[in-house]
Amino acid sequence: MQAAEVGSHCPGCSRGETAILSAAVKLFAEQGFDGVSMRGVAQAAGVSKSNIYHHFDSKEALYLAILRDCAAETAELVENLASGKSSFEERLKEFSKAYQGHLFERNLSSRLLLREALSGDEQKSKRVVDQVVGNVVRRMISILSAGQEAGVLRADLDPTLCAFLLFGSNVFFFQAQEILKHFPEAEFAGETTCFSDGMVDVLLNGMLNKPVEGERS
Amino acid sequence: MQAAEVGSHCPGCSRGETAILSAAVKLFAEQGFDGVSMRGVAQAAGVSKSNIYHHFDSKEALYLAILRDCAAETAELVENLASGKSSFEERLKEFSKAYQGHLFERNLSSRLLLREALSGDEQKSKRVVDQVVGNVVRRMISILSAGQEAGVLRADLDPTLCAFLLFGSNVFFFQAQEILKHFPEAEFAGETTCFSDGMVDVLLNGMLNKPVEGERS
DNA sequence: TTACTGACCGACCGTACGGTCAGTTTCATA
DNA sequence: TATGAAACTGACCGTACGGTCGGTCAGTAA
Repeated sequence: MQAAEVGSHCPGCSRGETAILSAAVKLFAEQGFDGVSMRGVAQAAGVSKSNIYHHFDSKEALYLAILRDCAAETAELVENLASGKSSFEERLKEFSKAYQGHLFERNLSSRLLLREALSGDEQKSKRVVDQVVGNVVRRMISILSAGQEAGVLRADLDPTLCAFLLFGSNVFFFQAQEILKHFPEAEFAGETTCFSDGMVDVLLNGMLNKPVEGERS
Repeated sequence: MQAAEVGSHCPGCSRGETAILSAAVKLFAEQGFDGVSMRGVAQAAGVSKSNIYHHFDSKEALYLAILRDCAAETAELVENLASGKSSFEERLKEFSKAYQGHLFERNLSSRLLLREALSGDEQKSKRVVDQVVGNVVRRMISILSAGQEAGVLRADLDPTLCAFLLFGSNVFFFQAQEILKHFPEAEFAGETTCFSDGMVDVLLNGMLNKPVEGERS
C-alpha cells in the first residue's frame, strides 16, 4: 500500500545517505523534530551518527533537506493536475481524489509537511507557504474563479473559501484517519476514494449554481 | 481577545500550581511535549523546577493534567450546545459558529488537544476519542440523522461523513489561520464568524434536500 | 607506489535533560 | 507561641543530547 517515500531512491546519493534520508523522514514524521535524536536516526539507518554529520551539517539541515524533498513531491503532483481537459465539475472531483490519494500514498511526507504548515508557528508557516502550498492554493483559487465566471459555480461564493474547504476537508480526513477508526458507523473510513466522492458531492452540490437533481438515486 | 485558559483560575490550587499550569499549557501548546523542558516551564511560571515536582509526579503527569483540563473544558462547552430549540438549520449554524469561537477563544487548549488527536498515534487518538471528542461527534451524528429523518437533509448522505465535514472544516480553518494570513485574497481570514457563515452555507446548501433559492441575493 | 578523496567509524566533549533530596520558609491551627 | 503540614528552594545525580575529532578504508588517477 505504501508507495515510495522521500529518500527511497536518490540518484547520486551514496547508499548511506539514502538510508539516512528514508529513516529520518519516517522518524521525523512519526515523532516530530524534537522527538527524534540523531542517534535514533543513525541506528534506524544502520549507519554511524558521525556519518550523518558527514552528509548533513546539522540536525536542522537534515530536517530541511527532507522538508524540501516533500515540497518538491507535492508541487510536482499538483502540476500534473489542473491540466486536464475534462469538464470543470469532473476536474474538481479528479483533483480531490488525486490529492486524497497523494496524502495517503506519501503518508510520512504528508504528515511531516502538514505538521510544519499547521503548527501555528509564524516562521514555519511562512516557509511552507513560500516553498510549497502557496502556488498550489493560488492555482486552485484561480481555477475556481474561472468556474465562477463560466457560470458553473455560484457567483456569490468566495473562491478562496471554497479552495480552503476543498483542501481542508481532504487534509482533515487524512489527519483524522486514526480517530475515524473509533467510529464504526463511519463506513467510508477505510475507503479513501469513497470519502473523497462523498465529500466532493457535498461540497459541489453546495457550490454548483444549479443543483444537479437526479444524478443520485 | 484571549479568554481564560487552563490553569488561569484553579480553586484549591496554590499560586505556584496555578502559575505552573498556565505556563505549561502555553508552552506545550506552542512547542509540543518534547519541545518543552521542565526548566523552561519553571522559568516561565516563576517557580523552581523542584516545585513542579512537588505538585506533579513527572513531566508526563503534568502534561496529562493539562490534557484533562482541556478535555473537561471542551466537553462542558459542547454540552451547552445542541440543546437549542431553534430550527434545525439554525442550530447547525449556531453550533458551527460556537465551535469556531471556542477553538479561537481557547486557542492554546484547542491546539494542544488537536495535536494529540491528530497525531496519528493510535494510543493518543484513542484516549482523545474516549475522553473528549467521542460523545461530541456521536451527538452531532445523531442530530444529523434526526435531520435526515425529518426530511431536512438529503437522505442519501452519510451523516457521519457530514459530521466530520462540519468539524473538519472548522478545525482546518483554525489550524490554518497562520497560513491564511499569507493569502491576502482571503477576506474572511480575519473574521472568524464570517468564515463560519460561509462554510455552513456551502455545506448546508449541499446537504439540504431542497436547495433554498432566493435566500441569498 | 603514491597521493588524494569521499564514505564511514568509535571515542569523546560540553550541555541540557528529567528527576531527587535535604533542607528552609510560610502559615493556619491548637 | 508552638507545631506540623504544605509550599517551595538550590544543589546535585545519572543520562542522553547535538556535535566534533582523529583516524580507517576502499577506490582511483597519476
